[in-house]
Amino acid sequence: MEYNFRKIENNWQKFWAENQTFKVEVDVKKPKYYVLDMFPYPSGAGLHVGHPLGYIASDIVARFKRLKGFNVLHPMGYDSFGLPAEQYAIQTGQHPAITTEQNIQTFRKQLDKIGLSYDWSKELRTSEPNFYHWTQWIFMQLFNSWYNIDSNKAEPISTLIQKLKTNGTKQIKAVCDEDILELSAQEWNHLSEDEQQKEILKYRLTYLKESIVNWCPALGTVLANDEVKDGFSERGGYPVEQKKMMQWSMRITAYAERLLQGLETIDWPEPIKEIQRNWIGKSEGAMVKFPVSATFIEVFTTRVDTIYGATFLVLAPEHELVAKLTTSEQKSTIENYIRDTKKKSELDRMADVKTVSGAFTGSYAKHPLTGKDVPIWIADYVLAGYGTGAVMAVPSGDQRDYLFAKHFNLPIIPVLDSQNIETEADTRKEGKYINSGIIDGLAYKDAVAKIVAELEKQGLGKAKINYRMRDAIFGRQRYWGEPVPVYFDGDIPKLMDEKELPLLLPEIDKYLPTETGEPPLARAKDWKYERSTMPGWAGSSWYWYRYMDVRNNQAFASADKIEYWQDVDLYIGGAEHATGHLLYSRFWNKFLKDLGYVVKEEPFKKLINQGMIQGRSNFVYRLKESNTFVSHSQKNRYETIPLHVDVSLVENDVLNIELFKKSREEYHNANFILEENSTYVCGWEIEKMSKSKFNVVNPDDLIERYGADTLRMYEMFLGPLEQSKPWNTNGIEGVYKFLKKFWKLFHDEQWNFEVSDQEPSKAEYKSLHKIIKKVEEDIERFSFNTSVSAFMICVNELTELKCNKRIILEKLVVILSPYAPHICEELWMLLGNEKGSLSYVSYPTFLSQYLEEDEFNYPVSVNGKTRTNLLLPLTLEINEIEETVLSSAEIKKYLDGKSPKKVIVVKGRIINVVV
RNA sequence: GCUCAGGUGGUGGAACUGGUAGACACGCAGGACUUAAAAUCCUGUGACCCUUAAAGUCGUGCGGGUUCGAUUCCCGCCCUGAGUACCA
Repeated sequence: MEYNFRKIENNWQKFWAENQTFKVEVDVKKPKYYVLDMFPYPSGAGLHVGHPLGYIASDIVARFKRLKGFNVLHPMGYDSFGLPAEQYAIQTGQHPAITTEQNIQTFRKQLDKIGLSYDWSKELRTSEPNFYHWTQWIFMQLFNSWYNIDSNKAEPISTLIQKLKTNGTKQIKAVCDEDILELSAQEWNHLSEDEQQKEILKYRLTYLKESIVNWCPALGTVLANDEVKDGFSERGGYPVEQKKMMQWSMRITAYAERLLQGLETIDWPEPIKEIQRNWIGKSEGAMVKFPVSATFIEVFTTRVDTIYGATFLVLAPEHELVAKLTTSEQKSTIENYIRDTKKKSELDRMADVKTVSGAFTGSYAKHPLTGKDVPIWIADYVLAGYGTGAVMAVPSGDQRDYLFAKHFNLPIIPVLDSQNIETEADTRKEGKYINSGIIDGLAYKDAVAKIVAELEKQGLGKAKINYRMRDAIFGRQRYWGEPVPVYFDGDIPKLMDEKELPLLLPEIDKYLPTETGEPPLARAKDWKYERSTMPGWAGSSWYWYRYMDVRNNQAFASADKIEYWQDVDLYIGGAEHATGHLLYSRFWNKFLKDLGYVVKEEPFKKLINQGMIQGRSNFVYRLKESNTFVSHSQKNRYETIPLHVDVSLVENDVLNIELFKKSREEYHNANFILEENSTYVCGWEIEKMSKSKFNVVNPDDLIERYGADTLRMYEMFLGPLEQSKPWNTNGIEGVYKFLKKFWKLFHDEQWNFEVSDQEPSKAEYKSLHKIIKKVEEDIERFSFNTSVSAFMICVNELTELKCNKRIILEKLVVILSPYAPHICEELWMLLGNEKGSLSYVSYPTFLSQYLEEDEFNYPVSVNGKTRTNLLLPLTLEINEIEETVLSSAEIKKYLDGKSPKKVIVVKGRIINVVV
């Protein structure tokens, strides 16, 4: 049989599905390996050629690890709650569950054609009750926990209540709201039940609080910080405004330090770690209190050493003390300024960084160390949301303060003898302090310590670590999400009974918010629970555990399964989840670890971000006001208009003129100005893949034409996995030819399968062992593209040798099978092996003897380093050298001051000298 | 502005710890087979010099440095992409 990929691939895909070849169970005799893809949101558009990139890579690793004797968990599911299905429901009235189900069907069909080795018995969907049952359950655990700073972990809320009862708040160190009451045990015990509950709410890891949120009126919901980009919603691009609302939040800030430290222990791409570090935004500094009349203005600073240079204070316009501090003379100035600031949108404010603006309140604070009067200003460069919303301005040491001082003519005091502040602030920490009271003459480190000690002594400040990260908002005013398992007793939120989970999403008649602006759940009949639902990231923050034990009704996964599978060894997905999913998942994982439900501190040991696949659009050039099209190289001679042309009408940038004419009525009678070789060459450009640009390449079409094995190998061949690159189908023929060649090598003229039982020659063994070694090394470092090249070289070599030895094919099929599983299974069967056994044979080890005889592998020592295949430019007489190993001393000796030329050293011998 | 990633033929990309740069593939040119096409196979293909061959010269964004030797290491600059942005 000729290489009939259609027949081969259909048969094997059917076989794998019917026999559940890739179903996996706990097997303590084997080491485990967990390969996971970020599960997709099933959108209606279906897959384009960029989506399977990561799936193919993870599938290669999964298949490879199976061959290496690992028990491999490689599942797939759907993140099926989300906005698009709900927007569609609002427009059409179709229930989101139906839309979602249809989309999943399409998705699955497309995935199946690629021949991925998923264990589909473990498929999950976040929108299914038996899944969100456990999302709700985890929510309850968070609600029932508090973060104890002393033990540095989350603990059940009962331990907090015990402490309150016996000692009051005195010995409690918790990450909690700022407005907790300081109570003795006696005072606590005298509080009413409601008052106690209100107080406890301030400690819970998921809590209800009035807070400033990102409100998106167009979507009718609040958004998390990572869902807002430049003041607009990430999905849809609608404007977002700040609004005060009662909202569910997750106390992720309790884990800030652990989330930061954990990054050091995991094998993730450096850019992702960097994004998370920035997002967490740790800065070490000090809190300083500036007394003003009866109260204090508290500021956070990272440069407490420059405190003697603080010549004024600046508050954010929204700061709560502004009204109180404004004197009657300054009242109108301040009010005008606040009004102007409010008018400016987020975007204006960001664009307008250069303009210095601000207003004087008329009040003065006392400098905590000198006691001098310090004027208090307000300005919009100070943000209400960071630190305390107030800064001590040190114009000599901070550029923004410097500009502000220059603009409003405020004093600038240098604090270090090395400072140069002629034209700008000097932020360096070198030199000795001047004009600085108790730290005059000291250097940076000592100065910081001394200032902090002094401030602490006076009760006017202390060292403090500040994080930029905020608690995560956990409510959405939407329908298509997990219901929050909470009801209200008066205004006290209470958990429903765990035994009654899951709390099912109720049916409603319309998916819009109510006329009074209530969330859609307010439309549900007899709904006595919380009306907002959980955000999109709830289900995805723990789903990898559910795959371990997807049908468990007693727990999110059983303890022994978690004990066996532990964590994800390899996680592949896009970099766009850096501050969302990947951070929340780490947070929930740490929480579950604290409560003893899971065993690992970090959920994803190794992470790989596959690059984005961009589109490659093709263009034709139409002569102005005519129906004539000019080929690419000729277009500059004429006045032309570039038009997008469907990439399916173009091959290797050459337009198929016949198809083009047929593609549209208006092109029927088109004329063409061609290249010299009578072809029409199209122009091209890299753009986002989209329907309107006619550049979407569908994997189904490619599979139909070349087969899944070719698609798989070609996607890998395209370039390094992590690199973003434009899709270009031009090279796919090369991979297709490779597979045909491979097939042909082991078939005779009449396409009968034919192998020789002779012992392979040395050259044949060498070829084989080179590829075994190469592929193994490449997969370990995720360099799939070079492996594909190596396969091509191998088959070229074997073709040259006319090698159709059984022994070679047996090994080759195993090595190639992770990349091109269908063709390999077929050949494996033709070799007389049991059908389907290929997935579980063991990976061949390469025999080093055949490689060591490689002429290029003889080591030569130069400059103390061992080299192979040396090329040394030296002036030498051939007969002067007989050594097989050259030392640097010998080289120097032979050099003898003469100008160097080339000597080629192979096998440790000088084989060629260029004088 | 800051941080990170990257810059190699006509194209995608190789070169793993410094050791014959351009593997492999596409494209292109020429050839074989064929009535023809497809398919397949063979040869050539960084640039310059040159009638040809041999040889030579230049070549990994630009300028310098270390080294016997640099795409790789160091310093400075330019460009592209990503992230982030008044974070005190």
